[in-house]
Amino acid sequence: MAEVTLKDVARASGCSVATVSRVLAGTRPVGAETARTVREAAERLGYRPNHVARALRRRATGTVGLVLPQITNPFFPALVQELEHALHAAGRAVLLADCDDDPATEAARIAEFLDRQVDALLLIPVDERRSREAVADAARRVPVVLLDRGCGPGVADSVAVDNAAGMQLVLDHLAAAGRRRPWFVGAAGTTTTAAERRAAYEAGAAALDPEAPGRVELGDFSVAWGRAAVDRIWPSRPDAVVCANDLIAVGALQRLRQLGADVPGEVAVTGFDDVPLAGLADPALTTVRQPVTELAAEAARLLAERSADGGPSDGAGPSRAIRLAPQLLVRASG
Amino acid sequence: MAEVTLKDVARASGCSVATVSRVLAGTRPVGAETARTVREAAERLGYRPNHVARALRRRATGTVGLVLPQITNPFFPALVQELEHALHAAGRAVLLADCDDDPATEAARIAEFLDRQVDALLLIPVDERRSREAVADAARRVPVVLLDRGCGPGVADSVAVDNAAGMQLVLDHLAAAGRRRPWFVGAAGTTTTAAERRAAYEAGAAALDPEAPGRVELGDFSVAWGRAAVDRIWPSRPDAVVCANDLIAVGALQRLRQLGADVPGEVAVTGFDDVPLAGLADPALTTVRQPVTELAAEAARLLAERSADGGPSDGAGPSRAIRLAPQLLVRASG
DNA sequence: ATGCGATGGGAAATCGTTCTCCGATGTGTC
DNA sequence: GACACATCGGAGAACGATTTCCCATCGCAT
Repeated sequence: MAEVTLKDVARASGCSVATVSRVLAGTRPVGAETARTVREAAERLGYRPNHVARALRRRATGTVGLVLPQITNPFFPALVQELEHALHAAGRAVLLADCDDDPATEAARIAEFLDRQVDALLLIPVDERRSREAVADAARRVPVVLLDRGCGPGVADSVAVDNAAGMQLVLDHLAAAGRRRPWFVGAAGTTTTAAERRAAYEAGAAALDPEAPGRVELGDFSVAWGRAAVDRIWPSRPDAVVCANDLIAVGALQRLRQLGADVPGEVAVTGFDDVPLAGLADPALTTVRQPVTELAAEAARLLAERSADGGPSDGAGPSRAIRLAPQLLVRASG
Repeated sequence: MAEVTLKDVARASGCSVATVSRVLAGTRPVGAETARTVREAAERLGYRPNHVARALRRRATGTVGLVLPQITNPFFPALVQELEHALHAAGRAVLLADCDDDPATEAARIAEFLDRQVDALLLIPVDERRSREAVADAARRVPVVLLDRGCGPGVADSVAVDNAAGMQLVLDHLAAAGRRRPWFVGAAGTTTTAAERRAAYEAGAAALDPEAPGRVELGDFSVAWGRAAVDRIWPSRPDAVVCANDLIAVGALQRLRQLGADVPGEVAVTGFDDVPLAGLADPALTTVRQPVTELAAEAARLLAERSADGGPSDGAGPSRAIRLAPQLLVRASG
């Protein structure tokens, strides 16, 4: 019942630990007869390799650290699920850290994971600027892949949705629907998602109305802000409220209904991300779907490549920034 | 830049690895002067202890496996967040596994975590019966704490909300509001949450109407089922729809609105769990809040106790089942 | 017969800590 | 002054795997 070790299997099968290791790991050919004996003994004793000892010797834990801003952000659970599956399929276990949207905590958790000898890190940086130093440090030690949000150019490999393209999809759709007085409700933070979506709006909205790029309100990525923003912009009667993410859009939708506005007749509301909540809102939210599965798959692939290249960014080529195409989901809200 | 080890620090500070280990781990008193020198050298070289080697020697990884049915279930992210924080505060890292609501996958992930030498397991079992064997096996090897859902009596320590008390809160509230024709929309699965909530409804509903305990529809814990269930029960015009969780309730709410029902005037709708979605529904959902923070804290506490007692359930006393008091949140839906 | 390469197997070093012995040096007491 | 005793430090054995040497054996060609 205690721990069965290689030594036990060796004793039971009458050969050396070296041989047993070779048979079980298949690292070198071993005589057929011996192999059979060893495998039998291992089976009979219920031998299970000790990953800790293996990690110490191989200098690889088979473990990846996943550090994210806040698991309660409804966009993340689906991403975490896909990542967990993709990494598990690659034989790696996932250490999870939630850093409460705080860059200092984030830096601490990254450092802890490095101390725990993770083979690689998957990061969703809290902030583009304030996360950079910790991320860059980490990238010097192990392969790092940034997800969903960036962290300045060249710091590490990254995978994200093409936010600009997504926003353009929204604007094109609104234009085709004849909307001409959009407002943008975004986030003031310095995450790349906030910045990119806002920049794309400002760049693309002029096609609808020369003055549209100026009609921008910035708060944070929350339902509460969506509600509050509506109170500020509704007096100027927009015919579309373009939100930087679904949470904001849901808040906007709620407040507009309270104010008796007709959505989508009078005003369209759009979101971004396609969180589960979006399809449940009333009216269901027109939004931009992020390719979550592909995001996770690409991240896992990048990680595998970097790991194969033998460690940190120094060995392999320059860092790559992968952008995946978003998809517009037209629903009832606009 | 490579790895600084105890040996390096020993060399640099002119003493033995044993002494360095003692100074840094504080495991035995060491002369003040020596200690200073060692600490200085460690600092100067940027020494970081290798957790893998430590784990091998100490036979403890400082790691806890968290296995849950589906992270995308909206009740779990908040729980995961609290658990992660509580465990981190106790100096333990969290290995995460999502098992796609499949008992076989669950068993496999548990086994993998044991191979990885986790010190303990935190499990939200997929199913009361079909998870039992794997859970019981695991509990024989390391401390196990079951969360939110149970797995049969005596299998392992468990922490959950008092589902019966929660359901009774709902029924009392409905009774006080004069509702007399409730229907229950629950889940047919064999999770303890499904079973306990349903049993509590059947036990308590008779106080509202002798025939109420029979008015029960069972499906699964999903929005879609909530919608479908309304189509089946609306013809008999209940004045309250008691749902086994918030997802069902949100679906019910949606469908009732589509059918032109007046909520809460004509019919009340209640949920269970208080997921973020509940407060965002329209009308906002009356529901039972689970004490998520306390749940996580208790789980962490149990784990710490069991671990202190030195290993699996055999050493310490019988398994404990902790039930926390729920709280009724009366909102607009009933 | 000798040499040579291939093949299968074992002994032992190694990974970086922790921890158990042991020995050496005081310190206090009778 | 001697003996018990605490205190501090070092040497070295674990922990459980992997991996590098090295040796023995065998087949085969010279």
